[in-house]
Amino acid sequence: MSFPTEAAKPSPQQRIWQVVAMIPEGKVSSYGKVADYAGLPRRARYVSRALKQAPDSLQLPWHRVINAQGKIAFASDSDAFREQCYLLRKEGITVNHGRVALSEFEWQPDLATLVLCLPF
DNA sequence: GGAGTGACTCGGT
DNA sequence: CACCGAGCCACTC
Repeated sequence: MSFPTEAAKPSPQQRIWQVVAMIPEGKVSSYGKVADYAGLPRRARYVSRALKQAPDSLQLPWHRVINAQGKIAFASDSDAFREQCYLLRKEGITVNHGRVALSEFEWQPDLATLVLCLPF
């Protein structure tokens, strides 16, 4: 078949998923940054929504997305919090008191990567 | 169409 | 570092 012409432009939600999917193992990003990369400035809350709604089948590295302060967004006594902690540490990311050192682990994509990988 | 709600962010105290 | 308040924006009643 040829190129899927009907797959014109991905929805904002799909763009968010795409950005999250390209966060490399061992790195993290914030809701706000993901929104920016997806071409949706000031939509950090929309990113959280998109992640919550993302089907498991996509196997998104949702745990690599934390808030702008480097902290895990879930309540520290929740199962989700523990799960995210576990997944991050498994990738070699240091998590202390629910917090990750962004200076050390924040994903810093180069412009070329974004331009080449994000069709918009 | 107004009010409430978030896996948010930023600046001030 | 913690707590607050205001701003933000999509979504649901």
